[in-house]
Amino acid sequence: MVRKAGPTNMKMRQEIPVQPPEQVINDDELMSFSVRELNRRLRGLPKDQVVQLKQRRRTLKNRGYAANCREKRVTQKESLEVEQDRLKMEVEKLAVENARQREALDDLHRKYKSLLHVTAKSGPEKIKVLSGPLTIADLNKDNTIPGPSHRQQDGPVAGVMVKQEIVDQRLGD
Amino acid sequence: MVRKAGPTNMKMRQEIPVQPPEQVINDDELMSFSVRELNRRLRGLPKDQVVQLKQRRRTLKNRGYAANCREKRVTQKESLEVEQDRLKMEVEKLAVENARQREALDDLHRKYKSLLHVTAKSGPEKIKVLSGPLTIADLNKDNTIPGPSHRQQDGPVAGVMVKQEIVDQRLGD
DNA sequence: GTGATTAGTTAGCAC
DNA sequence: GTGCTAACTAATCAC
Repeated sequence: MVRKAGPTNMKMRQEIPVQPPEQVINDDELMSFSVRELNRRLRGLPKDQVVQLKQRRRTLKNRGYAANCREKRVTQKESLEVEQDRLKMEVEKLAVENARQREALDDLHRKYKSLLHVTAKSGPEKIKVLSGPLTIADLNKDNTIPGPSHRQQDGPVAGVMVKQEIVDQRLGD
Repeated sequence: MVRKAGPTNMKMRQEIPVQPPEQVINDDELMSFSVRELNRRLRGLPKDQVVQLKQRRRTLKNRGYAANCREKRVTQKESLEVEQDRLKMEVEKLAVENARQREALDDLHRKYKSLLHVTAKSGPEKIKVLSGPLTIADLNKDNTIPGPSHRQQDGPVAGVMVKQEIVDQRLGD
């Protein structure tokens, strides 16, 4: 996986040629052969050399595991960061949308109230004709829209502020 | 920092006592003294032993740096995860708030439309008296609220859906 | 035996 | 010299 060829000029441990070139088996083979295959090749060699080769096999494999482990670590970190960015954009988008809705709501609320004034003067008894059972009294005692507080409860969100002065503004009556 | 005392029974390299107990200077001192202080203690020792001690000092310090580096890595990862959770909650909160506002807007819009019907029948010429210059024609050609599309453009958000059928529902006219 | 992970070591860069 | 980090080695754990 690592240790391939070419002057990598990366910071990397110096490869010390532990084994002379005419070794019975090279590192790639030593690392990749199955145990059965390996034993076949090693048959007849002095015991201590076999032990030494097995240990080298283990070391070579460990080298790969370690590289794998590092790779995994950075990959996971990158995933976290990507997700992070996605979430930040999501929050920003929703906050903007929220502010827009808030404004639209205030706007409509104001218009509704105006209209209600006109209606009240020309004939308030007709209000009950249709679905919304709202009266001037309802609007005056409740200047906000049903639902939870629209104000920030734990500070401004993602740099977007809601224009709240509009809501509190009274019509001239 | 590590290597203190007691059977840690953690997986950890075996501590090989490189230096006999009656060393000229112990590891803690070797590592923590300033260069000047260290040189004072080392005065008069054979050159190669000084070199060797300096190298050991470097190694000991590197051990600390490595631990530091790992610590930093996990800390940063944890920070990322905490921030992740915070953002997820934020998104959820905003999405819920969005849905609520959407509903409130639809609701008010419906009521406004109803009221407008009543007003139109009893005396539409009075509508111009107050700020909102809306007419029945305005409402009929424009069934939505000013602002961007309220529908999800890239899929549902954080498991919260907006009831949209209410918006498209027509009053009986 | 294999694979993963942790702590320690070494090389190499940057200051 | 100091501090940091990538790659490596060895120990240790779980399977």
